[in-house]
Amino acid sequence: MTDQTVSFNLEKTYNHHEVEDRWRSAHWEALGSFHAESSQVLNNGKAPYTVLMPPPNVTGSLTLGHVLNHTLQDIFIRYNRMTGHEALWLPGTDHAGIATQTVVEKKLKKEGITRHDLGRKEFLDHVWQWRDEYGGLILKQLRRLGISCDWRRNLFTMDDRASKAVINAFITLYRDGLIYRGTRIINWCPVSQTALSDEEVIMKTRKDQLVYVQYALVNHPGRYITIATVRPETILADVAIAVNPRDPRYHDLVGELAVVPVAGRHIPVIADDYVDIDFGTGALKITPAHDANDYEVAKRHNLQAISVVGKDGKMTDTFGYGGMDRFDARKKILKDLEELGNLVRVEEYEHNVGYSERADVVVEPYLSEQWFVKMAPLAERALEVVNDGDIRFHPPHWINTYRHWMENIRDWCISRQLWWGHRIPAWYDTEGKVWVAATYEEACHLAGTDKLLQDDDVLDTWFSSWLWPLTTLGWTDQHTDNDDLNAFYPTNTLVTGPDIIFFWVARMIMAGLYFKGEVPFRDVYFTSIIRDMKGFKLSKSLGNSPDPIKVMDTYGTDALRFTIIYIAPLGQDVLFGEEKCELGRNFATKIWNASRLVFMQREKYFGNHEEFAAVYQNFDPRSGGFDLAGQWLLAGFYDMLNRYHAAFSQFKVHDIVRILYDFFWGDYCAWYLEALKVQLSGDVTRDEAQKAVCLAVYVLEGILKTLHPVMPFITDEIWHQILQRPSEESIALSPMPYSDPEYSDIDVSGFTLIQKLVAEVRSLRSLFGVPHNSEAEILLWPGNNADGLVFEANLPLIAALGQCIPKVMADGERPRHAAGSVVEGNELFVLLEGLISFDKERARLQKEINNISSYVAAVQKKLANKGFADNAHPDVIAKEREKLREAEDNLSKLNSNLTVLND
RNA sequence: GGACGAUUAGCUCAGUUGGUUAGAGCGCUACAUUGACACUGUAGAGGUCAGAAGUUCGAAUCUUCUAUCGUCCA
Repeated sequence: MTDQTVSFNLEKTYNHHEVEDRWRSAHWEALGSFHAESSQVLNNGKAPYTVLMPPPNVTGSLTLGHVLNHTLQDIFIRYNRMTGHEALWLPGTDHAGIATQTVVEKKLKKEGITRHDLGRKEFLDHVWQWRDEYGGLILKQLRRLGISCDWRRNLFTMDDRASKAVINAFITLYRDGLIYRGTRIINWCPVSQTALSDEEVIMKTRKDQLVYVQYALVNHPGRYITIATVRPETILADVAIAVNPRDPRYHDLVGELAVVPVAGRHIPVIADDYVDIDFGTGALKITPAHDANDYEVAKRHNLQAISVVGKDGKMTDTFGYGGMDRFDARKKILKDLEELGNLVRVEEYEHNVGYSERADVVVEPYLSEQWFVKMAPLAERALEVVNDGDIRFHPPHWINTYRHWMENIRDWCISRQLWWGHRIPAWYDTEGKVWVAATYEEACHLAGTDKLLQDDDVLDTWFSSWLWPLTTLGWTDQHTDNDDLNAFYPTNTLVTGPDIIFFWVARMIMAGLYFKGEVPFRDVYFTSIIRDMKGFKLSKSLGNSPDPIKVMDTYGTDALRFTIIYIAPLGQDVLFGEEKCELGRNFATKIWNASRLVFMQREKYFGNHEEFAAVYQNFDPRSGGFDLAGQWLLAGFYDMLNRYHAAFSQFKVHDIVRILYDFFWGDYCAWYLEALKVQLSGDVTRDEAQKAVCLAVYVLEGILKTLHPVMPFITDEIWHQILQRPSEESIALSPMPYSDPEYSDIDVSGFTLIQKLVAEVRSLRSLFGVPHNSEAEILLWPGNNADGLVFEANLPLIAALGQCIPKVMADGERPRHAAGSVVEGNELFVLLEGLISFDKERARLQKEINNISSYVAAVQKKLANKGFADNAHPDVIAKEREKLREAEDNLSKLNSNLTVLND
């Protein structure tokens, strides 16, 4: 073998390490292959296609969830890039307020330092340092996946541009009266020591004790009123006991005073509709500082709130509980109540309790002054655009969830008592008056004084995320007018998990409409949730979360990408096990090996690359002159392309990989390449052979292109070897193939008949135990002339695929000593003299005859049914008649076989 | 408590508006090793479509109820 021929072919075994390293995004990136330019849209009339990467947390590392999510986005982007769009994928990372601050605080804690030791400025320096050092990990890992972002545009939510947008958005909403400051019961995380939004609270079912406590009545010695509570430690903060005004049990007690146990305070018994008559005793303790509903009740009755639980989740210094953890205090007060004789009884009680999303501790309802966004005015249009289909959800059933949230929306608490984040642009003068402005100087100007103190709090991380479609395109305020925004907004497809539909999707829609007057995206694709093989959610603490980098090392990145899409149906949970990646790896190997075969044939019929290039570049599949298998392949290829593009337009990504897998493995490899071998080993001219090879390469190239969005590495590698393409080129920038409408009604029934015939021959061979290395003699008795001609013309094909010696029968004499069968009205006989057991064939035939007979009976009954004849669609009836005719034909032929056998 | 989704072969899943003798992959069984590929090929076994009732000439598919699981919201 010369060097020339070696380079003409692929290595014997596929090495994903080598191939993926070669095309790794560094190469694609170095060439700027994935850069998108607004001028292409604005000046050259190219259609834009924009995808917004959900910015991963800087603290994050790659999970399978990311793999699925980003592979999907990459598939959409690569597909649209290849279908002629100016495809822009906007990457970035999220500063993740609580998560990042926690990570850095933990690190400092190991050195014995708290953030308060450092002070705000120095602590933030530490965070930035940490971010520069470790924050890039997730992006590095994402690059390993081969995703095709425009990395020049990488944005961090704390970058100047993004920060400017956040501040301006705040000021705008404040001036429009949609941001306000107020004292409310909010969700407080005692670990992170910050307020949380309702969405950051996870409800979990847990068992607690429902404690029944009796309160003495001041004016009725010896009489008590009994309440039930799961939070006895907050008894110390009770300001009233409430009953339902329609509850006859307590009519006479309304207006009386009761004594708070332990605390000794006198509180009124009040009547309020809020109280559920059927719950507990029907009497409810009112603790406005520690329960949102109680707070509302207290407001209605002009009662002051008393607080007994502090920011750290410990009791404040009251009645000897000061400094105790709230859960310890709960145990202690239970004992104290028992000693005082106020404890009536204790029941087991299952209920839902809010936990902090980040710290996973029970959230404390906490009365404090916070900043809020009025959501109702924003929700109105956001709901409309989804209802009207301006934004489409895939799958659509998520609209219900979205609608329900929008219709019951509550104001958004956006202030966080953290240091890491966008500081709230509000200043207070010495009188406590608030001045909202972009800078201290502006605030001074507004206030008319320079004695101003800035609000200590920062904004919820999602307050920057909701502007993401705008900020990534350079938006900083409502007057921004730039080319990127004009070319690429609104973006097209958002791929995200349904778990952040409220956090992010809904709020982006609101922000887009409010600040830009236009929806931020058109389609939202909600991904599946990945679980392990037992159905458990993947989590680090369970240890069931495979490291995607390791999976890529073992099976290959293409294999992981392919597999995860193959097993992830739209909007359903996915059970993932690492070993499932064998599917993708095997597929990649198959592509490699099939390409090797094709290239070997190419080498055989073309002297060198130049000769092949000259012929191939002028190859026109319309020129015709293909054999039966070639025509069938081309028709199948075009049909595949139609289904492929349709699946994309319907967001059925899951179908896409199945369409490709089935066509490539099931049609191209299993049938076409086998037929090609037969054709080329036969009596062909060099011209015919070259034509056949060109067709094989042509369809292979089409498969590589259609597969490229899913498996970018191996497809680029092989694509380069089709025509010695320079490495600066990429399949990623080549045009996607479409079907040829001229080919839509080519008759390929000849080849499908041969397929069925071959399958039947193989089945009979196997059934009668014909050894694989021996060829069986086959007699074919055509049911009609046309089929007979097909058989005559394709005897070598039938011989090779069925491993047999086929002959077309000259007369209509049924052979003896044969196993017979019927294929589309044609009979075939496998001559098995010496091999066949007559009893076996008789039994087989009888079984088959019984099968068909009962089927015939069923169809006859159906056709005879008057209801069916009257109601069924004529097409359906015709179809049934045809099925019956075929079955009856089969039946009579098999019966004849049986008769011959019995002679 | 409410809303949504799921339940089809041992496992994981397809199955477009009701009309197939219900499909695929993995796994299993048997056979095949010099010709692209054992990360393979060929053949085979395996299902009362969760259960019940209903609509219909006809239901995996539509309706109702029940059961189990999951998600979201109270």
